[in-house]
Amino acid sequence: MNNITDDNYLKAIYHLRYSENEKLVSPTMVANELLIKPPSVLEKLKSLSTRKYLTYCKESGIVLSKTGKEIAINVIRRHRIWETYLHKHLGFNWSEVHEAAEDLEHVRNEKLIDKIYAVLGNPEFDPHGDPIPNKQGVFPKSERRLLSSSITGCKVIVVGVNEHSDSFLKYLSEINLNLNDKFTIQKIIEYDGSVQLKNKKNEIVQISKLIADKIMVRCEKANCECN
Amino acid sequence: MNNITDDNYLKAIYHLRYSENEKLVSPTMVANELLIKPPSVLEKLKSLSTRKYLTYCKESGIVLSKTGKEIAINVIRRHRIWETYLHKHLGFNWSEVHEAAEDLEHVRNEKLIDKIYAVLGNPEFDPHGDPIPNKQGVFPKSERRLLSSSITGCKVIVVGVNEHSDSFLKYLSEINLNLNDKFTIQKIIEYDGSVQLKNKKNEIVQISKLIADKIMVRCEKANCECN
DNA sequence: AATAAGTATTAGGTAACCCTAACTTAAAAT
DNA sequence: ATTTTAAGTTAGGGTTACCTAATACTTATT
Repeated sequence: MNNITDDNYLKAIYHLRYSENEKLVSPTMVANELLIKPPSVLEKLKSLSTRKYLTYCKESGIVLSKTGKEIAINVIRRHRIWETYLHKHLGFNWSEVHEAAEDLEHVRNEKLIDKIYAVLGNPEFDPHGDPIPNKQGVFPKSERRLLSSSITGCKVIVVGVNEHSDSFLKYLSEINLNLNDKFTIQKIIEYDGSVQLKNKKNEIVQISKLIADKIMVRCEKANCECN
Repeated sequence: MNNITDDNYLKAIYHLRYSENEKLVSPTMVANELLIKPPSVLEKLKSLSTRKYLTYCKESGIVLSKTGKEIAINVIRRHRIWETYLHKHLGFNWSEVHEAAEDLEHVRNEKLIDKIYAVLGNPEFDPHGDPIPNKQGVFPKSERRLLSSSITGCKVIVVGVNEHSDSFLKYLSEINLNLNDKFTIQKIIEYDGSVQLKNKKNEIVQISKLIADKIMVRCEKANCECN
């Protein structure tokens, strides 16, 4: 609970670098992520770099050190374990889970997180389909890719989302697209990149590219060309 | 999670006033409770009093307002609910529970606390035997009194402790005195106020007054003179 | 009553985090 | 090439939460 601010900076930097896949993470990007102003970030970077959690120069941007990465992964780990716990054991739904986890992730009691992780049976993915690193900080492997990179005929299973906003998650519920649902790709519309899916009841669902870019799937067909 | 410091001040003041039963709560007492120095307390008191959480003057000391009391009770409530949950649902023992709850009590997610409170079946007492206020902030009634105020022949049930330090709780475990255990008072030694108890296996346990002053019991005998 | 001891209070300082304003550079657009 | 726009940076400010040192009171103690 002590270094909530450090936690949040390192988490934001990790997120930009490894989830958003930015090659170069700049102070302004971190500022936007944390809803603060660049000078505040600059100042904090000095402190984090003297403590060897990262390095920063204009050319390479912000680069997390081994320790910095470990701390960030631990925060993410706690966050996702709590999300899973809230969902599976306390009846929270997909979209309610994030807010509470945002606080709980800062509780550093190791026995507590170990315990709920064990109670859950060491899960590999959280309710949003995001991978949960194990205690050693290793993320589970998976062949997840964007729904938008599908080809006609793929049989996909929804394994995650890349946006966690309320409105987005609610929209998915509305069109009846949920985690672990299976779909067959009916058609990819070249013109705008939107995707037609067929669900188990043979109903057709059409999804814009914007949405398809935020949904992670795994293809069930062996040796499918989509991979 | 926002006002952790406010929480801790209000909790400390509440604790001194209503658990330690101090008639007058002074800045120095609060400083000692929070392991900080008096000037820091003075400063914070100004802020808390302009926000109408308390009043302070030398004559009456620090007095919580209605709102101040409500906040404090809510912190205590969250703390004790978490302690109970950690104990009952996550296998933490008596002495491990406090530390984690110290952080968890600051998570203000109402749905979360309501949920675990419900899962526990709206318990009235935490694993240390301390009363848990209900959602309206009302504490359950109970006829708890100090073990040291027993008289020979009382049949008491251990319902709580007034100290929560590791060493104290460990000592209780060592002499095999646990929450909800039943004892008969064998003898009160006038000279030093120590107490001889007989447990269910007819074993005698002797306890110094110092310890007996920190153990809360309820007498099972109807109309016992001890009350 | 005088001294010692403890409490209350003020003054002034530090560190963490945040800000705006202004300046510098670099990148993009005309 | 020059202007505009955007990003990086420095300077300086505000707030919160802590501190020490010094002063002003009280309350015990002798």
